[in-house]
Amino acid sequence: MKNFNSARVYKRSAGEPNADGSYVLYWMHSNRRLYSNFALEYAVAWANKLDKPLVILETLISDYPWASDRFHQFMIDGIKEKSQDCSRRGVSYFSYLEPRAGAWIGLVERVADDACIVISDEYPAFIQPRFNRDLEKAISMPFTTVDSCGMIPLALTDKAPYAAFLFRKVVQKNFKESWASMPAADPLADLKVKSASLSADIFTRWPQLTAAADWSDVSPSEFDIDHSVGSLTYAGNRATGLKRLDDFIARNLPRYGTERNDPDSSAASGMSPFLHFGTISEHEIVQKILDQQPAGWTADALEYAGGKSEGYFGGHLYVEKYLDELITWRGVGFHYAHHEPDYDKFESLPDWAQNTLNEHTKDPRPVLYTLEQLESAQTYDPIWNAAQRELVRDGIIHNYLRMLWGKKILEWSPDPETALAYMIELNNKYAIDGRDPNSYSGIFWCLGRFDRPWFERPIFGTIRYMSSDSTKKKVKLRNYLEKYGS
DNA sequence: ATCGGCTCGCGCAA
DNA sequence: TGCGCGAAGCCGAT
Repeated sequence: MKNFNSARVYKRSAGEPNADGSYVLYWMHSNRRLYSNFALEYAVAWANKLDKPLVILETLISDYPWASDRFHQFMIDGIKEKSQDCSRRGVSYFSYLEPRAGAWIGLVERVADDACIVISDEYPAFIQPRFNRDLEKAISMPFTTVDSCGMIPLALTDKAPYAAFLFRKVVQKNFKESWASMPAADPLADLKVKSASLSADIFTRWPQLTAAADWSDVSPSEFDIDHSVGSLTYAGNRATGLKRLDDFIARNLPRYGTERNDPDSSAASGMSPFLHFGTISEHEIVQKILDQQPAGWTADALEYAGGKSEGYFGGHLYVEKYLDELITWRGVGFHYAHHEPDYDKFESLPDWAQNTLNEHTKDPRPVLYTLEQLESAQTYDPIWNAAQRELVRDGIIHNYLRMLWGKKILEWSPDPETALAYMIELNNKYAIDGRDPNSYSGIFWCLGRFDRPWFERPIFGTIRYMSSDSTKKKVKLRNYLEKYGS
């Protein structure tokens, strides 16, 4: 991995790999995929260089915040698929589904003890930064995390972007090189030594540790997690995600430029759940989307467009619109969280937004709802209730309505910090793509992040206002309301 | 249907 | 130091 992608590598401890180790360890905790994964590719390269086998260890703990059947099932689906894939290919993949809180403590450190070098996922949000910091402190051998989050390596910005249009300039200045430096589609194809075993004492101490060939089905009901948030109707694996991507491209991508904001049009890609768990990489999606450009299109012709959101990618407008969402808007959230540890705190909002919200905290609020009323979709507003029901039932809110959803919570809460707490709680509890840098972008945009001031009004101050009446006039909602109405 | 005003601050040109 | 400009808006005037 050289030049452009060297910015993806975070050497967390100095020193040479331990030549006496039995294997190279890749601990998979964020980008849960075996394909188009820079961290796995880096681990394979080390294994080959040291002439050692590779051990892949994927963990699913039982007490992460908002743990529920919904998220557990999605990750279990992926682990099952990877077990079968690795079993077929003879790759040494081990999964550990923690049976109860705390049972996993010491596992990764113990597996790392027998390794030459340890590699894991660089990821800027939720519990993963702590995972990496804790392991870094606990082990003495070389530990490296690799950023496979998106097209633009996190290290290519030097601070949290203030606005998307500023990050878009970074995208346009770096896309060509990123496009020329794509990850290997199938890094395991290059692995020389596949078969590795773990010391027997590890299986004795952590009996749930499972080699790929020994996989047997597991139900979320076996874990001490929230069973009130139900599993989704589709599987959280690559087969499902890739099928969904192909269907999106074949049926909806051409309408994406014009109809993406209409809930009735279902022109959205539906990729965010698979992006969130790393099941499918941003790179793979970019590749398939650019395959749709007109014959003769080439990245060689791309030129910096001053950060303008149209006119950079050329070809189809709908390709450009979709890639702006995927690369610029997804990326700005990742880069923001990477540079701003308080990405989930009210105090991270720009000064103008905090000031204007604070100036209006004493404004009369004609309608107030409790978290319980919001959660059970008991407001006077049928559009908002429908969005909330979509969130609870299907684990997602349509990309336009989720903004209205957040704006109304601000309007109906006693103060902006409570509104923020309600949004985070509801989104992270129910959204399959929640607890993600990009999901925090959506929530905080409702409070001014990446946005600019607008006409001043009660409660909102100069935060951009949105209303259900305008939404009704602007987008097509009839079928959506029918589907998610009470 | 379209348009201007509302309002702020970053980054860059000068 | 000045200036252009920006995710999805709103409202009222024309």
